[in-house]
Amino acid sequence: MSIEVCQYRRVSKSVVSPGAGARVLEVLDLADCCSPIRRVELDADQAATLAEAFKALADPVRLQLLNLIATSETGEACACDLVDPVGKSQPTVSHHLKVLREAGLVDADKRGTWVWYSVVPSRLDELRRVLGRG
Amino acid sequence: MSIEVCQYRRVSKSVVSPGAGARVLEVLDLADCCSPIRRVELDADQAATLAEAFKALADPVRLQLLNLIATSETGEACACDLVDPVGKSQPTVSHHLKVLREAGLVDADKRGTWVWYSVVPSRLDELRRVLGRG
DNA sequence: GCTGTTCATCGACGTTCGTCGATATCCATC
DNA sequence: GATGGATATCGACGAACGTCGATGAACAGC
Repeated sequence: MSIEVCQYRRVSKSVVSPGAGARVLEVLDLADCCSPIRRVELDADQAATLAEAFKALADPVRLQLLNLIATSETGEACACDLVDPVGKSQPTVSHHLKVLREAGLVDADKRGTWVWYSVVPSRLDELRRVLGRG
Repeated sequence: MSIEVCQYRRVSKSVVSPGAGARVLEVLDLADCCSPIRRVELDADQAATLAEAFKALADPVRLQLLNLIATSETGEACACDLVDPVGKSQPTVSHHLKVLREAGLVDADKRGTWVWYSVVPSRLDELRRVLGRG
């Protein structure tokens, strides 16, 4: 009996480079869901979707990337400035940034040659709410 | 320059069955740490420890277990009542409960033949704080 | 002490994941 | 349109993870 349970579904789109050659990524949609896990029943499907979201946070490199982007002066960071600080190869960093994008935790904006990443505060807030007491 | 960064270290102990045959588990200690990831710099070691914590949440079965325990009438649940709802074998459930214990997310209390699990609210609150704006 | 029950551990298997070198794609500039 | 730089994708490899059957350890009741 959980009146507030709703569907955790994949519907949102994350569009990188709105101009020509736009890439579209499916991201997890937790909007108007995110019932606090401590208060509302959770079925297997919802648990699977939520687990995917937390999986994006379950890697030290991704946490560092998220931190670097969030704590940057302007609120966004060029991908080119993210490779050295985490001490991984460029393909590895690119891979992790993609995971973060698919999880809806960051947005990517391509400007000319460079890609600028910014965090999506609402997504982090949603995950916080899931961990809350409701 | 982050004055509030502190050590994420392994020191806390989780004691199951305080009586004879007590088992001791090392758990991640995030106490007086947990600087908000969006505000304070994060080094590689801290990121690794935090990632371990989120890894515990990054599995659907563990999320269901956490949910079942947290939403139970009394705030605790017998392990024997957790196997059927998640649809996994008893060894698998036992494994996941151990992961949750090592992450400090649940406590285990052995009473006679049965083991009763309860959530550790403060641990979930700490993780919420890490995701917060500070 | 034997039996049945509950829970944890072990060993093995298949899958997923993080990583990197090589390569492809996109773009600005000359 | 050729060149060089920035980023994404591909393919492969090893490590970590989820799962389960079999087994072990702890305990209650007869």
